[in-house]
Amino acid sequence: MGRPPCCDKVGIKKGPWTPEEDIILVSYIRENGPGNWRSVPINTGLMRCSKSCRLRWTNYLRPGIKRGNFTAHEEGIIVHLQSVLGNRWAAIASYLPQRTDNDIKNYWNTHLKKKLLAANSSSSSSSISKRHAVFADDSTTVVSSGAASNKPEVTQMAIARRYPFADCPSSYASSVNNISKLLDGFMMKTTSPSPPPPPYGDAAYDVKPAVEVGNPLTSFDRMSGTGTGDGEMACYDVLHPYQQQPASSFMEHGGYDVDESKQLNQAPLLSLIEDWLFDEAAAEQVVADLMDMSDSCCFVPMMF
DNA sequence: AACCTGAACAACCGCGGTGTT
DNA sequence: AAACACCGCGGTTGTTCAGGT
Repeated sequence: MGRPPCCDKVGIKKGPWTPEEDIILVSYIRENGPGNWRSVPINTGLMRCSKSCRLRWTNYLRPGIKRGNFTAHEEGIIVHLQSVLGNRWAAIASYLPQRTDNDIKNYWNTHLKKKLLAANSSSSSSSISKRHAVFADDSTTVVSSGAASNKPEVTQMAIARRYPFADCPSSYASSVNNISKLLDGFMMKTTSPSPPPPPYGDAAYDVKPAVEVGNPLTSFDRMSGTGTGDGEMACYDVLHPYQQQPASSFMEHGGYDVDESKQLNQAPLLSLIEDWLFDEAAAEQVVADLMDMSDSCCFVPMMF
């Protein structure tokens, strides 16, 4: 009757992942690909439940994740999509391919919600475009609390303190960065026995907008001020050796398993949303267009 | 210097939908 | 068809650290 249990709850380790565990998990997924999470702790010997393995991979270890420092553009997208979709973080994350739903959710709860409250309390207007102006008031990276964003130099100093590894804004990422050193060359040495996983989470994968699917690492705004030319992703060039492969390599190995026709349909969808985000006058028309696309496209906000 | 408070974020928990037997 | 487990999502909690007192 039914499947066997996914994992024995007894002896399951909890809490932060160690670099060693990350190495084991990344190595296993490199060999076997993501998915079939039930088998991961069994085959790797990790004392983690399958759920924890999936979460660790999806939210932290998988390639293509951009961490820290949300840009004003990203904030604008999140704010607007949240207003449209509600707290459907996975759906929102589908429009920010480099961000995880968990990241967006955390960012919303710790930054944006407060900003919105502050903005709403200081303004009687509830206009979307007005709210948007709060978040997209400049083109630079928005990094911290509303108060801090008013003093970017102070904010940067605070970040420098919190994230001594300049290109890796997470202190934990710093430790994971050490993993990358251990893994240095690991991915490249192999002959790609299995295609690299998609740059997105497994969830709702078939509804991803597939922005710049040929090179997900170039999607949206680059982080500024790293001096690498590739912004923050430089950190992940090391952390996620998948990313060292050119985009063409991804596609040669099966790409991201995104139906080509969906890609063709999804790109204009994102353009519409971007138009909507930054063109108040077009907002109503864009919403109508989105609705029109609902029959032929993947993902459409339905909560109007 | 020690303690307190709040911010930030990683990870866990519980639930619902879906797939498998 | 029913029972059960898997998977993914959203809410919540726990931990760490910086800044203030």
